[in-house]
Amino acid sequence: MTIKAIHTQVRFDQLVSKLKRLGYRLTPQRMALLRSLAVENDHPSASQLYDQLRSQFSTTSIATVYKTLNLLKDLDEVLELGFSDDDNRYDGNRPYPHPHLVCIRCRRITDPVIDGADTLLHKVADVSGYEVIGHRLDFFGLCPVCKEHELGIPERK
Amino acid sequence: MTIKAIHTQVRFDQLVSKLKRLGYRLTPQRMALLRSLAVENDHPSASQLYDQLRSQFSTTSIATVYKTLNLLKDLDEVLELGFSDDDNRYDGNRPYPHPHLVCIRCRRITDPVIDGADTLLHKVADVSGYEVIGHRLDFFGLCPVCKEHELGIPERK
DNA sequence: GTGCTTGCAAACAGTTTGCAGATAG
DNA sequence: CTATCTGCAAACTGTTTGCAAGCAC
Repeated sequence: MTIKAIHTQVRFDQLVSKLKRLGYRLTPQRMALLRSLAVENDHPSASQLYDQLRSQFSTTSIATVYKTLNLLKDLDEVLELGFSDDDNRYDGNRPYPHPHLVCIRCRRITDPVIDGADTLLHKVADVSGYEVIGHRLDFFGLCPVCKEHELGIPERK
Repeated sequence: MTIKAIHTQVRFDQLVSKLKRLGYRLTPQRMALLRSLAVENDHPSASQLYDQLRSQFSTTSIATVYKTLNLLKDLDEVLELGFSDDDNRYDGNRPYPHPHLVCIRCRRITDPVIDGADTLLHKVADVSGYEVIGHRLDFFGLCPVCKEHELGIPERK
């Protein structure tokens, strides 16, 4: 079992316990969705989650996906990354504001390992007099794979 | 004439020259919209711009507003700030990525005067191997005025 | 006069909501 | 048993598009 698989299992268990503790019902659809969300390093869209769910429950609906995502959002267990010109994306692993890297070609979203965001945060609060409660730091560009493609190297799948 | 008013005039002239130079038609509706966009330190929504336009041209339509905004966006003369759960906002004065402060209570958007964003940008590029092309740095919180209100002064709806 | 622009209405896409029937606890 | 959850369809919202008429150049 890989480290990644262990992380997924731990996160899944966390989510299940929290819902159980708060008295929410653990329907099969919810369990499956929690499992998809617990997969590490992924930032799926609602419709990607819907597709995954539908492979197990052929009659499920996108409304169920959204209702569960909104529940988890309210419980601070999922971070929603809204995009006005694209599907929103969901992070079930780090449900607190943090920087994201968005590839404008393949739309993959990753979490860069950087510090310095908090420094900037405090600087903004100091300078502006705002009480800063949240933030959204997105960097757009070409991921290493797509950068190669743009240079003329043929696409690999 | 205030410094602010001078800035607005200069920016308005810039926009008009660019459209003229590129052969776009300077209709009265466009001129009025350019004037609204050139107002400094403002981040209006399409419908706010529409309201302003309608006070001069009672039969104008929101489609005209969007068409002109998209034209200016393509010419890199307007920065669009998309919000998945709210109207998009437009910055006609600094049409390049820069940090924003968003008040979650009154929805006012301002430009904080900070440095350090570029440092973070280069750090992200170095660490990730991405070719970073753009960014979006938003800080959410309570502006000084709304912070006071939250401290006990009753909210008005 | 030419063809870009406007203004209206309809289309569009992602998300949310209402409700009747199903089901977890 | 019963309150919550599901699944369907309709509603909703901000933005875009198609097209006929208007008007800048």
